[in-house]
Amino acid sequence: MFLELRHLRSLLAIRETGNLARAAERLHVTQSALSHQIKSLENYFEAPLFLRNSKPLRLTPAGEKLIELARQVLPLVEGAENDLKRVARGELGRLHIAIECHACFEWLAPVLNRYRQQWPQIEVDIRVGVSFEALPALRKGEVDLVISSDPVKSSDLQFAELFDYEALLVMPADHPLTRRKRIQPADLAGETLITYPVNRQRLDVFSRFLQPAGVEPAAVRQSELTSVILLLVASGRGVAVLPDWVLREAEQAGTLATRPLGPRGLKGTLHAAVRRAEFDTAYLQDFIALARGC
Amino acid sequence: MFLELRHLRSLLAIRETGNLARAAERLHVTQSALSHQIKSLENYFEAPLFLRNSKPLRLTPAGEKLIELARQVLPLVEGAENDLKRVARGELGRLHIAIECHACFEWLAPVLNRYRQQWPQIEVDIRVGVSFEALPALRKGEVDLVISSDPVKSSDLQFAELFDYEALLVMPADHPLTRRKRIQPADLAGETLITYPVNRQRLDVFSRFLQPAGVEPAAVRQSELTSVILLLVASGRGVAVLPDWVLREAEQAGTLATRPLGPRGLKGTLHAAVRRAEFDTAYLQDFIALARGC
DNA sequence: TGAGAAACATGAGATTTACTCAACACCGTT
DNA sequence: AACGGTGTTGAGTAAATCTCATGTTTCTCA
Repeated sequence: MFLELRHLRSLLAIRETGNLARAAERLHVTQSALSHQIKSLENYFEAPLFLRNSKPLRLTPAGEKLIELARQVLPLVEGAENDLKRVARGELGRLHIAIECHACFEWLAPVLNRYRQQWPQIEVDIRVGVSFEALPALRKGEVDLVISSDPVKSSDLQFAELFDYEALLVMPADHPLTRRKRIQPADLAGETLITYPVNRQRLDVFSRFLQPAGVEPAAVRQSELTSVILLLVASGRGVAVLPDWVLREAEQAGTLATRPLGPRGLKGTLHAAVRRAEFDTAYLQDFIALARGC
Repeated sequence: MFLELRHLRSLLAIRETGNLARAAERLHVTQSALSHQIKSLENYFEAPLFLRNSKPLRLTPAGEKLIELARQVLPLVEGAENDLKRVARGELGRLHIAIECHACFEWLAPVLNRYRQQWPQIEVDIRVGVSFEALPALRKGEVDLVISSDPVKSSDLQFAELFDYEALLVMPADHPLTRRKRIQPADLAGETLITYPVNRQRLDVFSRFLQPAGVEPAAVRQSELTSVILLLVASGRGVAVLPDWVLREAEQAGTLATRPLGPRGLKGTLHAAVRRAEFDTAYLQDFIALARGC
């Protein structure tokens, strides 16, 4: 392993100009440098690469082999270099997003549709975080952006606020609790609560509302899909607690009613986490801007 | 254009071992060297290639692009290097033969058939020299070996003797001239002479036999193919002068007779000319040996 | 055929590049 | 808090690759 791209570039220039002097000029080196270079190659391979007694300079079979290699390899290298420059300028990249909350998918999907139009060269993907820890995955480079509602201090990660949300109780429009302006934990003691199928710790309604008050709902039912949860609620099978962005359209239809939870509402702020080194990248910033504008 | 194969080899080693220290060991350099190398790459491309806070070391999209390049390029390079080593050892090569005399084809064809079995990796080809000068073509690398009957001194070409031959008059077995033991120029004055369609200067029968004696045959007829010439002679359309190797089999059939020309016979020696630098190559020497043994 | 031009080769010295060494910083363990 | 493992950094050194000056070869044209 001695051959370097420099050699291939020289060889190709010599081949194309048909003489050392012109090739040297093109490569911005002296003719002597090229001569030495070729000699060292011939030395290494123990075979002449050019027929010296011929004008224009002609290749031996060994030389032809190297030219062939150069013709295959150099365009690939140039292509890759261009790609890399574009990566550096943020025109090319990967945006694998991890979401930990199922409901986020509801606002993320339309945002990504618009995003894809603006950044067709960015490879976009979503991973719903059930089986893996989002922040470690971000550190390891498995994903490039994490949607999270609790930012943490970290030297290598950076969080950006997206928007505030409020978790609301959703129930049929004719449900008895619609008479209350605000819901108290005890109000849910007699209800069937429909949730996403994840650990209770990760559901605000338990960790921040029911558990502090020591209240347990009459029953808990689970469903993966937001639309199914809404359907179950609408048909009177139970109540659910969902973020407001999910409910805006559903409420307008008139079949469902929503109420805030607790005296000040169950509020939070969504954040996007990215690796600090990449924070300023154009295509990441643009995703964040789009997510905020929603 | 800054990237070198060295970088790709390093990157691949790092990727495969998952850490700088082990990669350095594999490449027989210090870990520090690798660190510097990567840093200079990241500097050049203005983009990080690795995520530092991860074990095993993980690539950024930019790094992935380079690894992809390495995976494409390095095998090609290695393949070419192997080929070149084989070219140097003479296991791989090209043998384009130029022949100036049509009749040479008769002995060359069977020689090449055997040769191809011994050297399947050598690309063999024959060019009958009508429209080009054989020795300049050899110097320029258009052909690799020239069959010639008159060796010349040259600093860059080397001639090797193959075998002696004698040009003989060939005629029908019942031709009046068969009564002569040897043929004199004047004997051909009344005959139709059948030759290959080339300049008279290049036909021994003219340049070395008839012209010195100032004799012109009654008629001259031309044919490309040795077998056609023999057919014409056998059917009494004329006589021909051909090298002995062509006539050995034909004579045995009994329909043709041959006689030497002039007091000492029209003799010569065939030579193989190659570029001096390649003279010692195994596959060329073996061709010469095969040609002699014929 | 021989003088001159053009083109490649060569050797020595300079420059640049890449490497090693040694000290340091960081992280995760124990 | 100390330690092992790992990557980073800066300075100094070694090696490679260049340039410059000159030599050699080849080709051209009178």
